[in-house]
Amino acid sequence: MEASEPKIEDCAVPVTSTIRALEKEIAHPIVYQLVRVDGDGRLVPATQDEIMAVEDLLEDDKCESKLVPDTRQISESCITEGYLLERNSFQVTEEKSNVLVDPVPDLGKIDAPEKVAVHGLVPLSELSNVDQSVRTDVCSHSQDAPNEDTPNEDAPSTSATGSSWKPDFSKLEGKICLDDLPVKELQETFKATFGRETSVKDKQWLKRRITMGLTNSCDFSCTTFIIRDNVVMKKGEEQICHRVKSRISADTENGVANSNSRGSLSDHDNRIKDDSDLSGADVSSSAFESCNVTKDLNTEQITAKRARKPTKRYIEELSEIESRETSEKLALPDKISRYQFACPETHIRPTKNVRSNARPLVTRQDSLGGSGVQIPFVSRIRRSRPRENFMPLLKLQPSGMDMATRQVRSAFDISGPQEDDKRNNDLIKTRSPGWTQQPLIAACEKDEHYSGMKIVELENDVEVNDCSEDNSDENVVTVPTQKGGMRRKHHRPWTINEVVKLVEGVARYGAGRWSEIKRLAFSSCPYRTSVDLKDKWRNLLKASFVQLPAEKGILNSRKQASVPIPAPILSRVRELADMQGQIPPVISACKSSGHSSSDRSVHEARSGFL
DNA sequence: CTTAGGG
DNA sequence: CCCTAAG
Repeated sequence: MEASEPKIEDCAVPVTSTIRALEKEIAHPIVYQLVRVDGDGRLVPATQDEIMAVEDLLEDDKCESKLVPDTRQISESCITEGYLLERNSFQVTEEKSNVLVDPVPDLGKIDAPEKVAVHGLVPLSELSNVDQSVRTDVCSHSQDAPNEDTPNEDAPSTSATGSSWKPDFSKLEGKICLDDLPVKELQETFKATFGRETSVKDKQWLKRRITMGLTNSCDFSCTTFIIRDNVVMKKGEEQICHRVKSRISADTENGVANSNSRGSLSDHDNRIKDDSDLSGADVSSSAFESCNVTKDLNTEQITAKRARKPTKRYIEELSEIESRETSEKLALPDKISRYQFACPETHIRPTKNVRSNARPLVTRQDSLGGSGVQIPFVSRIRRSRPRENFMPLLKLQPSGMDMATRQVRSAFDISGPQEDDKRNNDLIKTRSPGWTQQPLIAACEKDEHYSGMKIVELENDVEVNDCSEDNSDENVVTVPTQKGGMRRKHHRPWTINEVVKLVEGVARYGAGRWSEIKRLAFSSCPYRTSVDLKDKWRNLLKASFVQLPAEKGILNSRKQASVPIPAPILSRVRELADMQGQIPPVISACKSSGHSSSDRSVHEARSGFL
């Protein structure tokens, strides 16, 4: 890090720039940063005065339009200065540039978060590395800027913004459960952490802020403390603490304790609500706040201290988390997600076929920074084949299962320790978002013929991400094999959606062009290899002809073990099979005789075999 | 690497 | 779903 004094030299130009447009373009969740471009071409944080000034300009206009002139002007200035200021959200690879993105986390007032003052020093050369990906790292703050050119907050309450403030960790003598602290204490801690007062009373906000501040603080990471689950504790203590917490929340779950005294229950609720509230331009969920919600502790911790260039794996993990979070938050049933928060490092890994949802907060020690930073542990999307030596890996992380299972157990009922493997299975199955069957497409329900079906359109463009329902890959079962040790088998039930896509794909590109179909229709489903598609098609084919005679009762027939494939789809499959001459000779001989499309199909089928 | 088919 | 043979 370069110690760069905020020396404002010549040609100071106030800069407003959009640093982040929230994904999904909620309202106008735009955060502006205020910087100046100084003489030798660096962006220097705006001074308090400048911020004030600009704030006046911004006064009561939330809309972007008024800002346009400013922005334009500024952009020009920047370019003139040899700078490029991305108007969109940007992510900077810190390793390459000693960029200090420091969007001052704590504006004292939640109400005016659009005017976050941010400062960053971004030389042009580095800005070319700016990653325009939707994800933004701007929200994670590297407070480890050695230059004490502290927060230029526009926070009104900012008083002690001296340039020589150092975090005061003297308060961190034992472990602190932020969850336990009353607002007042939190405010104190906040002050200790950021060096200024705050009047915010929102506990959630305070906790988040503090956690973030500490996590990203270089000074802090030099201590022997770590943060986990809103608990500041000594390294090494986290395990213990965690168990305790988990147990407690399990109890709460049982209704054994309505321990408001500990506040854990309400807190969990808050968190969950908080996390699932992404979409709402909620009162308290300012643009800034939301963005933090998105990243939450996970990513905040990641960005804590990154001295070295992140490995490929690191990056993969990061992105996976993010994608996972967006999809999971929407669907997670309360109970389950609560468990995850309660026992982050556990994997629920019941015996068979159950996808573990326990992901969001799984962390491990990161060796990258050398200082034991916690970064989330996620396994990456499987690229091709599963690794063969999978078991050893499992052995290394056995911690969770027991506890997790027990908790699920205790939470759902009082069943004895026997016979509940199956039980757990079912329970989780019913709650797991990935397994929830999507509502059938309306037209599919009644219509028997495909012509009436309004299957999700497979337009030429990219499919909507309807595979996003579940991204967890933890659906892993080990299967014994004679020749080797164990081999990994992951099973992923086909959703109706996928089936429909497959069918449509076949309709378009023809059966056999599996890789094409995979590319075009299943681009959003990294799992599902072309082989999978082929296999599935084979099954569909089989199913479609088997079920042909009894076409009516299928939809509502007894509980079909797995997702029953709606008859219309099967019809469609048959149709396609006809058209493509895929009718199995045997079947086509006996079964297709009486059906409308069979004449042609017979021809084609025949011709195919001649 | 993709496809096809068997296990 | 996995594996393998064949283009």
